[in-house]
Amino acid sequence: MPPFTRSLLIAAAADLLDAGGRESVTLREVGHRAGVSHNAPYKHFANKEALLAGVAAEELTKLGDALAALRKDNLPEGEVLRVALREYVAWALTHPARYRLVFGVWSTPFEDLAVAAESSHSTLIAIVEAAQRAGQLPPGDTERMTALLQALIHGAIDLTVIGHLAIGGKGNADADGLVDDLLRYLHASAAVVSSS
Amino acid sequence: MPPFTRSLLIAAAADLLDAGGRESVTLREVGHRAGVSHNAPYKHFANKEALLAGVAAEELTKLGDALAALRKDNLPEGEVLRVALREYVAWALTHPARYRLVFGVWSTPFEDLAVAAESSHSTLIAIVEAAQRAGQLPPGDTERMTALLQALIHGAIDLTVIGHLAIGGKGNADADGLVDDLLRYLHASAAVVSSS
DNA sequence: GCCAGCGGGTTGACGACGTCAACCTAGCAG
DNA sequence: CTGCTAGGTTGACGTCGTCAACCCGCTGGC
Repeated sequence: MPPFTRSLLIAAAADLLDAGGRESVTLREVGHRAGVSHNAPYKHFANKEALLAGVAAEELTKLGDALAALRKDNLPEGEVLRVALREYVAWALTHPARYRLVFGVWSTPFEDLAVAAESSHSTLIAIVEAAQRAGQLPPGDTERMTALLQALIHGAIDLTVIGHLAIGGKGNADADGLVDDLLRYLHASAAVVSSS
Repeated sequence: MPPFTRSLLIAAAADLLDAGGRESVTLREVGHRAGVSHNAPYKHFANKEALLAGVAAEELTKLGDALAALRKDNLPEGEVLRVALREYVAWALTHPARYRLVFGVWSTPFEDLAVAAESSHSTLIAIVEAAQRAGQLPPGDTERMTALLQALIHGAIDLTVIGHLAIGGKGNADADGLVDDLLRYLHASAAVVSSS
């Protein structure tokens, strides 16, 4: 497809986001970078927040697709989860501002964003279920287990981005290390805890 | 102390934060609510972000004090951790906007905020260490264990605030439930995993 | 072949906001 | 008494999101 203005606007917004965080995304500069006037964005998005939601939806879709692709990579079943979580972490730490946008607060629901979230979420659930079957995780309510993992991952990433977790610090906890810790504990308890 | 303007400004900012999130805190309205002019805040804070950092520091200090007070409450040693985590969660869900401010991104370091963070963090470490001694948690690197718990808690709270975790939903995962799940898994593996 | 409608673009305006500069004044130090 | 300073004021400026009005080129029905 030719460079539709809409995609140019989203790309420009993502660039500004990477360069200076959410605060430095201005509709006028987005328009300018896309080669249009300061009001052109309103022909494609209802307002600034809707543009940002568009960026978030695109990012989330890319992430979901990457996770889904992993499942076809014929890895050993027990390893898919670990690789997926590491991929997730790596993506987030590469584009912290985009990550924080995706997991930001929206004043109204945005349909495309909800769709992308639902899709990537169900992919994650499938991966967790496979890990449970492979004995990497304790059995039991898969949704609940997924939520546990998501919370841990999100927390580790967010704290790292904020600077409360020193990533790559020598003896310090970094996001990847925490993922490993959690998986180790859960793997150990897989043998002990009944589905309760 | 009499109502120093500085505290009035912080209180007004916190109110606006609760009412409409970070976006709806404006220096002009903060000044107005504190009964001063739209430029008076600049006599107490370098800029808007510094005012917000002041709010965050105060909130974090209150949280740290509450956690520290818990330790004197002669609870059974193994229970302090669970109660502390629940208190933490309850505080966050009562004032989501303040919570998101505290764990937000700052463009420059703010000394009072760093001090408050350091203090509450060391309180948490002490609580975790006690839980390890009481056998509620696996032994091993206490700082790492603290980071694991913090990440889980932060993630659970944040996802709840965003709306990705249905709090109080019937069969659904809520923040308190996730805390219990994690503690159960860790407790189980306390007997199995060596300090590795 | 014409014309209405419309998707997508423009310019210009407006009010709110963060911030800066200049000024004012009460209280204290010497 | 004098002068400094902490804390407050007013007024201005540039930037931002948003709205309104206008405009142009395409397309589909007649």
